[in-house]
Amino acid sequence: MSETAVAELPRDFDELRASILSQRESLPKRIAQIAAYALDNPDEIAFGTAASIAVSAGVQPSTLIRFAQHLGFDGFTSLQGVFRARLRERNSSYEERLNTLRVGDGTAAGNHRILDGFLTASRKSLDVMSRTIDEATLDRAIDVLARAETIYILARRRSYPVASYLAYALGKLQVRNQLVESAAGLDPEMIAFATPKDAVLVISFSPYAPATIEDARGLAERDVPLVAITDSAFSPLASIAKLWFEVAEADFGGFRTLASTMALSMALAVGVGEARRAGRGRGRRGGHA
Amino acid sequence: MSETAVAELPRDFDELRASILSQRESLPKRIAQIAAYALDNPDEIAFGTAASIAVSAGVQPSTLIRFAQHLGFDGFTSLQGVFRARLRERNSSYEERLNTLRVGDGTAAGNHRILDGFLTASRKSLDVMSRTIDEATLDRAIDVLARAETIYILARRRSYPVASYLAYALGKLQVRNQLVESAAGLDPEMIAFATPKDAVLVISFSPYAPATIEDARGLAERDVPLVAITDSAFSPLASIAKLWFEVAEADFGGFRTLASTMALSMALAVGVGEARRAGRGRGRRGGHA
DNA sequence: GCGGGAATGAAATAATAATTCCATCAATTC
DNA sequence: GAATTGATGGAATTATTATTTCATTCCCGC
Repeated sequence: MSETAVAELPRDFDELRASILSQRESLPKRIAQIAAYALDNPDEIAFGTAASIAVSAGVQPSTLIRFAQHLGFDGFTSLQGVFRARLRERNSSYEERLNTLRVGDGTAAGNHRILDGFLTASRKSLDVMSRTIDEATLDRAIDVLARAETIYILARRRSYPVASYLAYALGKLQVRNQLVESAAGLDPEMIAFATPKDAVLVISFSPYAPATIEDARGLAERDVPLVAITDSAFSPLASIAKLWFEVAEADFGGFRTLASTMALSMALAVGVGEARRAGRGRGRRGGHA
Repeated sequence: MSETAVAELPRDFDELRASILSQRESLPKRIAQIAAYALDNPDEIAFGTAASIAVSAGVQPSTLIRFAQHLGFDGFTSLQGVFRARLRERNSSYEERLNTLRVGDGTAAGNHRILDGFLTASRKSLDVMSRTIDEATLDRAIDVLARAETIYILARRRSYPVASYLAYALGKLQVRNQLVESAAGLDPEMIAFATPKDAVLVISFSPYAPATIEDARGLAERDVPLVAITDSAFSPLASIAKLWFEVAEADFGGFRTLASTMALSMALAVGVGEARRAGRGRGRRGGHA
C-alpha cells in the first residue's frame, strides 16, 4: 500500500506542469530537484536518455523513474512521451481534428463536416507556413522578381488558380507580368520572349504537370531566373530553380488547400510592388545589380 | 576498404538536406526511398526508433543505417542527432519569433511582415466563416447543385481564381461543369444553353464585375437556379440568387484574401460530389424534387 | 544468357538504456 | 534515544534498440 500515486496521470504537457506545481511543496528533495530541472529544460527530457539527464540534473537515474512514478506514469519512458508530444504537438492538434472529420460516411451533418474539414486544413497549412518559411529566401525572391522587366507566371491545373490570382494582383500593382497557361498552343511563343532580364515564377505540385516542368527547364537553360513554389525538395523544380519555396498544404478529402500558397503568392506580389515603388523613387528600376 | 564515405558529414539539417539533394540521382532505390521519407517526415526521424521508422517508411532497419552511412555518419544514432538538433533549434526560434511579434509588433522586417499580414488575414477569414456559416444554406446549396445537369461557374477578376479551382475540382469529381470566364467574346453563347435543369454558381465581390451581374441576371430570368457567393446583403447577387452565402474576407495591404471563399468552394464541390455518388446509387440523379 | 558486383531483406548479435533491487541513510514518532 | 518509515545511491538485471552479418536478389556490362 505504498502507492500514494496521484491518481490521474497528466496527458499533455500543461497538465503535467500543473501537476508538478501543485505538489511542489510535498515532494522529496531529489524528486523536487528533478522536477525543477524538467520544467526548466523540457528539451533535455524530451531528447536525453535517463542516464544523461540524471547526470546533468545531478541525480541518480533511479530518481528519474521515481519522479515519473510520483506523477502517475509507469516509468520514465511514458513521462518522456509527454515531453516529446509537446514538441510535435504544434502540428498534431490539427491531425486529430482532421481524422475525426472524414468525408464519406454520414449523410446528415456531412456537409458541414466537409466545410469544417477544409477550414481546418486551411488553418493547418497557414500555421505550417508561419513556422517554416525562410525569411532570407523570401527577401531574395522578392528581390529577383522586383528586378525583372516582365514576370512570367507558370502554373497549370491545380496551381493555376494561384497563378491567375497572381496575375490579377500584379496587374493591379502595375507590375508587368505574363500568365502562361494554355494547355496547348501559344506557350512556346510566349516564353520565347523571356530573357535573363526577366524572371519566372513557377508553381507546381506533385504530380507535376509535365508541360510546366518542360517550360521551366527551357527557361532555366536560357538563364532566365526562376523562382519556384513547390511541395518538396524532390520536386524537379527544386533542382532547376534559382530560389524555391517548399509549401506543405494540408489536404482534406483528397483535395489539398491552396491557403498558404495563396498567402505566399500575395506576399510576393505585394512585396514586389513595394520594392518597385521604393526602387523607382531611388531611380533603381530595371537595374541589373 | 568498403568505405566510399562521401567525406564531409553534414553538421546541421540544411547541410544534410543539401547533401541528400545533391546525391539524389545516384542513390540506390531503397536509400532514395528513405531519403525522401526523411525530408518529408523529419519529426518521425527525430523521435522514432530505427525499427519504427523503418516500418512507416516501408524499408528494413538496416537500410536506415546504410542511409546514414551513405551520408557520412557512422550510424543511425548520429544521423538522428541532426534531426533532433533541428527540432530544438526550430522550436526555440519559433518561440523567439512569437515573442518578438508580440513585443514590437509593427517592427518586423518588411517582407516577412507582409507575409505575416496575409497569413493573419487568412486565418481571420477562416475564423469568421467558422462562426457565421449557415448550415441550412450549405445543405440546400449542395442539393441544388447536385441536381443540376451542368453547373455553370461564373466569376471574373478577383473571384476568377476561385472559379478556376472549382472547375478543376468538379472536373476531378466528374461533375459536369462549364467555366464562364472570357472577358469578351463567347460568354453569351455559352450560357445560352443553360436551362432550369442546370444551375449556376456565381461568385462576385464588390466592386462587382458588371459582366458577371448581367450574366447572372439573364440566367435568373430564365429560371436557372442561382447559388451565389458574395460579400454583403446589398450585393446585387443577393437579390437575384435563389441561395447566397455572405463571405467576409479580411484584407491586408488592400488585397483581400480568398481563404474562406476557397474553403467554401471546395466544400461545395466535394459536397456535390458526395451527394451525386449517394444519389446515383439510389437512382435519384437529375430529379427535380 | 552469364558472371560479377552492388543492393536488399531477415535474423543474429552487440550495445545501450530503462528498470529493479537492495543496502544505507535521514527523519520522524513514541 | 531506539524504532519505524520513507528517501536515496549504486549496482545488477532486464528490456529495448542499434548494428552487423550473411544469404539472396537484382541489375548491369559482356
